Amino acid sequence: MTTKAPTSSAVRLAAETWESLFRSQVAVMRRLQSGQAFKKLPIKEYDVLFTLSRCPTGKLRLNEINDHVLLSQSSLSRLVDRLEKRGLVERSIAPDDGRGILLGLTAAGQELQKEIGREHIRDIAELVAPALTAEEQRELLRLTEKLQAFVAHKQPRES
Amino acid sequence: MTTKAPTSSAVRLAAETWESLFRSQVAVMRRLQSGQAFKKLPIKEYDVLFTLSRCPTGKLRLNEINDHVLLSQSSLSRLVDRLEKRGLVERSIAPDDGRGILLGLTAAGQELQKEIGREHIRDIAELVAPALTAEEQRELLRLTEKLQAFVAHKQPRES
DNA sequence: CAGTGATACATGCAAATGCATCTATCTTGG
DNA sequence: CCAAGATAGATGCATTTGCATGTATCACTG
Repeated sequence: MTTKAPTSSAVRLAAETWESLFRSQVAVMRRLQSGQAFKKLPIKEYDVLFTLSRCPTGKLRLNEINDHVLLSQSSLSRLVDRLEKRGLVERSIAPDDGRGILLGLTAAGQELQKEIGREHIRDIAELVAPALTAEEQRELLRLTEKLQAFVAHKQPRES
Repeated sequence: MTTKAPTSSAVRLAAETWESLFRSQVAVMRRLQSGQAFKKLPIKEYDVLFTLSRCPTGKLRLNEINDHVLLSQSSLSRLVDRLEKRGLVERSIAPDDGRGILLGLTAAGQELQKEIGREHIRDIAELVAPALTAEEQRELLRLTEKLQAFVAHKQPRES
């Protein structure tokens, strides 16, 4: 056994922290997704284009994308169908795994991502930058990265 | 004019901060909603019960609940339909405004909220407490509260 | 290297969601 | 007090989502 029994106050602190993180995300997301930029493309679909644009190789496996997004596997599959039908992404078979699908942006997809991205980043800055000092933002960035790293590496549950 | 032109690095910092906050929320939420507790009730529906349980008066207006949740007004209306059909909440007309609906938990709703809540808070603690020190959690709590407060009070956009 | 189970993605179908719109109530200006 | 506009919530309908399952490929075992 390596786990310690958590005290009641530790449990409460964790719960309050998560609650606040969650509500702040809801509040910010609500504003962002009502932005003018997302009349052209829903924010979830944009997020896939964005994720692809960040990737050095330009292509990602569907299951990798799925880790970044709060969608079921089947929903992502169909979301990609829509993007493909609009000519924004292309599917190709993963060279090292015949079951896998690599997704890449088309030229039109890159174009639209950049276009929406410019508006989106402006909205983000307008919302976040005046709310916290630069120092506070750096700390928030650090803490959320640390949290994310822990959650990503933790076993899904052994009970 | 009271707004300053943001520097490019300030914009980038804000964007990275938001990105990290968002992804960490996705990672944690993904784990939480796969928890055993949410076989009984989807997490979004639980969230409404939880929100009602936290309220001192025990009743909230639908539009107040809507601010806490990332759902359209119509989706919340139907989510409440489902909760009502299961006998977990009760609608009543707001005494001070004939258009408004007050929502309150039934006994069964309180019961189920507590039951799920017990499991849920354990999952949260298991995920968040070991990821960050108590000090870090307090700081994350403070920063997300500050962000949320700013976003809530900011005008929806004047451009 | 055949057989068994796991993994990656797609698809049928029922349920949930959002947009547009509707009704009812409230608020305000004359 | 009435008319015009605003606001709260409900509802029709098309789209999106998730669950269960299907198909194809991979990994492992003997």
